[in-house]
Amino acid sequence: MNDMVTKLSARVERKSNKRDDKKKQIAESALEALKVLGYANTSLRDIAENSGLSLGMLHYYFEDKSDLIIHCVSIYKKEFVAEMTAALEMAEGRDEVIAHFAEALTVSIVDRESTHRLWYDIRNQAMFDVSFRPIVDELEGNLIDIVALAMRGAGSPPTTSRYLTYALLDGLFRLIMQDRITEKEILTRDEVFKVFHDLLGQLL
Amino acid sequence: MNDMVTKLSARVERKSNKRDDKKKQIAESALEALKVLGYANTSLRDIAENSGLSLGMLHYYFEDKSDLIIHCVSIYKKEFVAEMTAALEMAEGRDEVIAHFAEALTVSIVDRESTHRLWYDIRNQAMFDVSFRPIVDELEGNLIDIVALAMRGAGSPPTTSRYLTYALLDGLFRLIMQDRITEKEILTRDEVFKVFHDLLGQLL
Amino acid sequence: MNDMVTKLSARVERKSNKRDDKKKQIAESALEALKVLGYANTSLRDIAENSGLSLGMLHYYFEDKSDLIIHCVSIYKKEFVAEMTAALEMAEGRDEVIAHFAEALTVSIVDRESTHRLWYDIRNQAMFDVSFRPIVDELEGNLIDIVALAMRGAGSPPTTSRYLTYALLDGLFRLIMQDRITEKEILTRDEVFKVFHDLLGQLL
Amino acid sequence: MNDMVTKLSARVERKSNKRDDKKKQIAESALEALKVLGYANTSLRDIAENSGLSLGMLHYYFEDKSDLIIHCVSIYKKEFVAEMTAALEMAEGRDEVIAHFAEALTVSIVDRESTHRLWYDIRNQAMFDVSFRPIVDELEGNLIDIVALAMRGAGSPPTTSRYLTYALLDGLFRLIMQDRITEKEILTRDEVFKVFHDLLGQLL
DNA sequence: AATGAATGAGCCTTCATTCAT
DNA sequence: GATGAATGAAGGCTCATTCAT
Repeated sequence: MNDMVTKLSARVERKSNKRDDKKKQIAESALEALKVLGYANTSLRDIAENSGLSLGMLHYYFEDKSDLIIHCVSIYKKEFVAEMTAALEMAEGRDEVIAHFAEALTVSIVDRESTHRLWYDIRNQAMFDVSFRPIVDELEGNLIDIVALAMRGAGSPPTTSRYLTYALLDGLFRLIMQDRITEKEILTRDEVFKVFHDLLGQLL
Repeated sequence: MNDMVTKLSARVERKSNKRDDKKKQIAESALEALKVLGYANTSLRDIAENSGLSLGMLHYYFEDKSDLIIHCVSIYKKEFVAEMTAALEMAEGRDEVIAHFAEALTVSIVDRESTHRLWYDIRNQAMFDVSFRPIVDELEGNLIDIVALAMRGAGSPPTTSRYLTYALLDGLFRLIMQDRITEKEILTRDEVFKVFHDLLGQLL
Repeated sequence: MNDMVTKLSARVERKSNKRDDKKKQIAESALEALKVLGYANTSLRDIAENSGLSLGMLHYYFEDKSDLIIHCVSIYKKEFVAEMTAALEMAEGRDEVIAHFAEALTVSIVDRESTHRLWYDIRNQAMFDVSFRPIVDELEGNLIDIVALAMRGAGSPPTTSRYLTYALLDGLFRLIMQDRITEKEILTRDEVFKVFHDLLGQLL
Repeated sequence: MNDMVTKLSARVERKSNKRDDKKKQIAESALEALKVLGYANTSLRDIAENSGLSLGMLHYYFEDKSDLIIHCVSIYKKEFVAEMTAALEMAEGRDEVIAHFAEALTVSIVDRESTHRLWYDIRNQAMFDVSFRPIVDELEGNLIDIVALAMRGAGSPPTTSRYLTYALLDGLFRLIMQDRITEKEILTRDEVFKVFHDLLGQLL
C-alpha cells in the first residue's frame, strides 16, 4: 500500500515535472516574441504566431496572459542573474570584482537591450497590476543579492547600503538601455564599460 | 480697417486662449484618472466617467488618446520642474542647495507618488511607442536641466557629468516611489530626506 | 384689417424669400465640398470647414443632412438641365440638334466629372434611403424631358421611347464618367464627342 | 519522408479549403443583410445579427469590412455571370442567342432586383473608395465579356464596340431595376423581356 | 441670426478566453 | 495532449444633432 502511494506520487511528480518542462519550453519560445514587441503591445495571438505555438496551447499550459508573462520574465532574469553571478564568482580581489562586474553589465546591456526593456516593462506594470508584484519582488530581490555579492567581493565597508547601491546602479543601467533603444545618445561599448567601472569604483 | 483686423485677431486669440484653457482643464481632470489607473489600463471612457466629461468632448479637444496623455504628463511634469526650480533658486551656498533640493524631492515623492508613477509609466511606453518619445525627451531634458542647475548652485566640479548624476538620482527616486506604491518598505519622511541629502552630498 | 393681413403675409413672404436665398447660397458653398468628397464620405463638419460655413448654420437652415444634400444636388442638376436646354434651343434642324447635344454632353462630362459623380452617388443612395427619392425622381424627370426635347428637335419618329432613349444615353454617360474618375480608359475630348454623336444619330 | 510531406501539405490544403468554405458560407449569410440595407447603411453588427453570426467571427474570417463586402459581391456576380454564360452557350444562331440573353436578363432582374442593387451600390462606392476598384474592375470586365460572348454568338459585325454595347445594356438594366426597387413604373415580366429583346436585336 | 461647444449613440476593430474536436 | 474556431466585451474614434450664448 505504501508502495503504491509512493509510485503514485512519483508518477504525479514525473507528470508534473514533464508539464513544467513543457511550460518552460513554451515560455522560452514566447519570450522571443515578447522581447521584440513588449508586454502591452503583444497579443497572445502575436506570441502564438511568432513562436510557432498554437493559441490553445498557451492557455492549456498557462492560466492566463499574466501567468505566461511571469514565466517568461522569470526565465530571462534568471539567466541574467546567473551570468552576473558567474562573472563575480570568477573574480578575485576588489579590482577584479569591479572589472568583471562592469564587463558583465556592459556585455548584457549591449547585446540584449530589448530583453532588458521587457524587464523594465514588467516592473512598470507591477506598479499598477498587483498580480505582477510577487515575481517582480522576487527578481528584484535577486538583483539586490547580486549587488550584495559584488559588495562582499569588493570588500565594501559594512556601512554601505545594498539598497542604495542597487538603486543607483539600476538608474544608470536603465538610462543607458533607454538611450540605446531610442537611439538617442549611444555610448560605445568601451564608454559603457568605463562609466560602469568608474561608478562601481565609487559605490563598492 | 486696421481696427477691424486688430479686433478680429484679438477675437481669434481670445478664442484660442479659451480653448487652451479648456484643454488644460480637461487634461487636469483626466490626470486624476490616469494617475490611479495608469496609461494602458485607462480607457477614454474611464477618463470621461471619472472626470464628469463626455466621451465626445475628449475627442473634441484632443486629436487622439496620445495627444491627451501627452498634455496630461506635460502639465504634471511642468509643475514638478517649477517646484524644483523654485526650491533651488531660493537656496544660497552649497549646503542650502543640497538641503533645499533634498527637501523638495522628499516633499514631492511623499505627497505625489502616484503622479510620479504616471511619469514612469509614460516614459516606459515611449520605449515601445515612438509617438511618446518627443515629449519624454523634452521632459527628461528639463529634469536634467534641474540637475545641472543644482550642480551649478552647489559648485560641483566641472568634471561631474550631469547625465550620470541625473541617472543615479532618478534610480533612487524611482525605487523609493516604487516601494511606496507597492507598500513594501516605506521609509519615513525623514529617512527619505536623509538618503537624498546624503546622496546629493556625494554627487554634487 | 384686410390690409393688415396683406401686409403681414407680405412680410412673411419676404422673410421666407430671404431665407430661401440664404439657403441657396449656403447650398452652393456646400456643393463645392460635396463634389470633391462624395456623399457618404463627407461629414457636416467637413462641409462646414471646406465652405467657410459654421456648423450651427448648416443646421439652422437645413433640417438635417439629407435636407442639405437634396438642396445641393438640386442646384447642380438644375444647372445641368439649363445648359442642355440652352444648347438644344439654339439648334435648328436634326443635324444641329444632334451636334449641339453631343457637344453639350461632352463639355459637361469632361469639365465636371466629379459633379456628375455626386449625382450618381445620390441617385444610388435613393435606392436605399427613401428620403432621397422625391428629389431624384424630380431630377430624373427633368433629364428625361431634355431627352424628349432633343427627340422633338431631331424629328424622331413618335414610336421611339423617351424612357429607353434616356436609359441608354445615361448608361453611356455614366460609364464614360466612371472611366474618367477611375482613370481607367480615358477617351479624348474628341472621342467622347464622336461616341455621343454617333449614338444620338442612331437613337434620335 | 516524402509521404509525410504529402500528408502534411494535404492537411494544410484541406484546412485551407475548409476555411474557404466557411468564408463563402459567411459571405452568403452576410449577403442577405447587405442586399436589404446596402453597403453604407449596413454595420458589421447588422450583418452579425441578421446572419446569426458573432461579431468576432466576421473579423476572424475577413480582414475588415471591405474584405467581407468584396467577397459578398464577388460571389453574387459570379453567379450572375455563370447564369448568363449558361444561357448563351445553350443558344444556337442569332435569334436564339438574342432570345436566350433577353430571357436570362429578364429572369435575373425580376427575381433578384435587390441583389443587383447591391452591385450598383458597390460600383458606386468604388468611385470614392479606391479599395473597391480592383474587384469592380474585375467584375465589370466579366460583364463585358458576356456581352462580347453574346455578340460573337449573334454574329455581330466586327465594327460594333463591346464597350458601347455594354454601356447601353447596363443603362437599361439599371433603370429597370431602379424602377422596380422604387416601385415607380414597374414593367411586367413580358414587357421587360420585350424591351431587352428589341434592344438586343438592334445592338448585336 | 449665428456660433461652435457639447453630447452620446454607433462604428470598426482587437483580444483574452472558452470549447468542441 | 493539442488545435484553432468562436465568442463578446471593450477600446478608440466619428459624427449628426442639440443648445447655450
